This record gives sequence, structure tokens and C-alpha cells, in this order.
Amino acid sequence: MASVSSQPQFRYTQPPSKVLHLRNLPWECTEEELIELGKPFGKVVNTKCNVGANKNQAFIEFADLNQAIAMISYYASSSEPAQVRGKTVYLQYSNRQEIVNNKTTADVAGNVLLVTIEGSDARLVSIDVLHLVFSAFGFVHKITTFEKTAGFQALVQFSNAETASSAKNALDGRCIPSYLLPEHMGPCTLRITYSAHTDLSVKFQSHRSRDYTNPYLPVAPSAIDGSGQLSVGVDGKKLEPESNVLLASIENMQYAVTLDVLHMVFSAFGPVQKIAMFDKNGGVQALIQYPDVQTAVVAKEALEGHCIYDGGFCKLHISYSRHTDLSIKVNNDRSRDYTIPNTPMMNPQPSILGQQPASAVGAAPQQYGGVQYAQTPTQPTMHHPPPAGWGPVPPAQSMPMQGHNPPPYMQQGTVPFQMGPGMMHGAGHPGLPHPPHMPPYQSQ
DNA sequence: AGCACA
Repeated sequence: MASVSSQPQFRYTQPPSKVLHLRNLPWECTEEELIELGKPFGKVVNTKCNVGANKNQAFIEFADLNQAIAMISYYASSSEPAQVRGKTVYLQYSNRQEIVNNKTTADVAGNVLLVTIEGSDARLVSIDVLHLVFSAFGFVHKITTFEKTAGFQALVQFSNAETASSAKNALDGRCIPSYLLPEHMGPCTLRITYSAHTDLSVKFQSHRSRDYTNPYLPVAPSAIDGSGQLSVGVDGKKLEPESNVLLASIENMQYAVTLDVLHMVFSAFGPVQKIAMFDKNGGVQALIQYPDVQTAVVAKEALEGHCIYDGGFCKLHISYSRHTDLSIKVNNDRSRDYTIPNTPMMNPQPSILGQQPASAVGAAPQQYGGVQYAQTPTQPTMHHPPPAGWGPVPPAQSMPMQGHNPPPYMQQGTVPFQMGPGMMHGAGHPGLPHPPHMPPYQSQ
């Protein structure tokens, strides 16, 4: 009747739907319990439990609208309320006509993981740390993070369900290794389910979202500072996401700084895996890759602001790169992969300088004197994967070098920096022009 | 006790 439809309705009534919305359920109510509840009234074709902030809501979908109406009608006039485990359950028609993302989405493997980071400091976990953690299992295409009632969450997109499930199996319920987290942070536990997403939409590189397949995606202005590095200020504190790859720029470069010089300087802190040099903004920059974040942190703190040569020449400015694994296409005078054994090096040269700790870059810069360098174009002692004794640790520095162990969930061969060339997947986009002064591996 | 993954 037309006159009825225009009448005001009760505030909380809904038009009928095959889908019923249930609330006040006991926590972690099961699908079986929902089916038990609905079965007397018809065929339950789908359910969704643990809905809402308190996980105490659910949906039941009947095969037929009349079955849903029968259930609502029954309990509307019954003296006994609907109950699950003795707890009164409130029913109404859902405002949707079908359950979307039915319960199987949490169980069917997909290429995108929904990650909930638990812990009082969960929101301090940077997207870069998440990237590092998940990259151990395969190329991570994209990450988005967001705050939900469930807490701080991230969606992590892999190439396929296989790599996603290996990450899920290894990481679900595990804590992020503390050395990847800012100091004084409590434990952060990862809870992982599959997302129904297959391809995340990332518009900007920012502190909340990243697309690692598209190096030329614009960076959100809010996420960068003057040096072009991400610096997310949480409670006003500057948080530079740490990385195992350092970006070094060289100021006042009166003398040539070669790959070998950089290798020698940075090797004092740990095995240098890869170096890539390139020109940017009229200067020289280099990416230096260590096997782990911790070594990079130590090197950065020791070297930042120091000069390679006496007299204030070749001053190093070091920040963390967002890369975790450089893709070295060819070993030459600007790029080198030291992890590949038996790779013929160009210009093999005798070693110089021995094991001078690089903390002495400032203290004993004459070791790297320009003249000496010019006369003996350098080749550090290491041609191959770093030997066990890759050099003394600068004694004056406090260097927790014990941390070369992989985090507990990482198995040999799956650590991020041993990932194959897929890591820098975006580098080879055929249709994308490389910006000037930007080598193909350089994402920003 | 009031609707699902940004």
C-alpha cells in the first residue's frame, strides 16, 4: 500500500533482507552456532562471524527472503529470545541484500594479506619495516596501512598466493624482531589473514602506502623532507625508517671518490654486499647495501658528516634508502655486486689500506689521501663474499655487531637481501622513461 | 547493543 510506505518507520527497523544482522553474540561465535540458530527457519547459505569492533556481531544469509522473515517474525513474538551459548542475541534485517566477502575470504589464499599489528606501539611500526619483514618471502608489490577499529593494519600485496601464504605461515602470530623497531618499543605481534583484495590501489608513495612496482609514482608531499627522504613525524619525533641500504651523497668532492673507496670506507662496519653509484643533482650519490639494517645503522651513525679526505673534502651525507636489495646489472666502475663469487672485476688491483676502521674517516683521513688514491687506484682486499674477518670494528664505537643472525622466522635463503632480481621489479618498466641522472635501479 | 577491509 502506498500510504504505508510513506509512513515513518520505527527508528531501527530495516526493510526485509535475506541477510540478518546479529549482535550481542558471545565472542568468537562460530559459523556452526550461527547455522544452528538459523536452521529451524530455512537454509542458511552463508554466514559471517566476528564482525565489528568487538567481534560480537555476525550475519546470516538465508536462501530465501521468506526464511529470514520467518526467523525475525518468530523471535519478534517469542517469549524466549534468540540465544547462543545462553546469551541473548539481537536480530534484525541487515541493510545489505547479501553477505559479501563470505567467510571463505579469510581462509582462501590470495596474493594480498591483511596484517594486524598488535601491541601498544603498533602504530609506530613503519611501512619500511613491514616491507623489510615481508620481502623475505618474495617481491612485495604494494603495501597500504590504515587505522581501523581492529587497530593498526596493513594490506601487503605479493605476486601470487604462494608467496603470500608462505609469508602468512611464517609470520602469523610472530613478533617483529625488536632490532627492526625503534628503541623502547614494546613487542609488536603480527596477525595475518588473507584479504579479498587482489590489487591494491596506491596513488602516492607516502608513509601510509607504497607501490614498489612503480618507482615513478609521485611521492606525497607530506611524506618527504628536504633531503627527499621519508621522515614521518609521530608525536613530533622524527622517525627515519631504517634500512639495510644507505644512500650516501658526497659533498665538496674535490677528489674522485670511486666505488672502491666507498667499498673500503663502508666495509669497516660489516660486509658490503652491493654498491651503486650515480649522478644526481649535479653530485655523486651512492647506494650501499649491507646484509642487515643494524650494520647500516652503525655505519650511518659513524660516517654521517665525516669527510673521506683531509681538509673537508668529500663530505659524506648519509640517509637510509628505501631499497632493501639493489639490482646490480653489471659490475663496472659505478656498480658492483660483491655477493656474486667469481665475477670478473674490472681493473683488478692490489689492495691498499688494509683494515683501517672507517670510524677513522674523520680521525685519520690521511689514510684516504687523494694523492695516494690517485697513484694507486684502489681495490679493496675483498673480491668475493666477505670473509669472516672482514675487518675490525671501530673500537670506540658502541657497535652491537652480534646481530647478524636473521630474525627467528627467517630461514636461510629467504632473507630479503638474498632475494633475486625480482626485488627491483619496477626498474625495468619498458614504457617508462628514466628521468635524467637516474639509473634504472633508482626508484625516486 | 546497531552493519563487514583502508
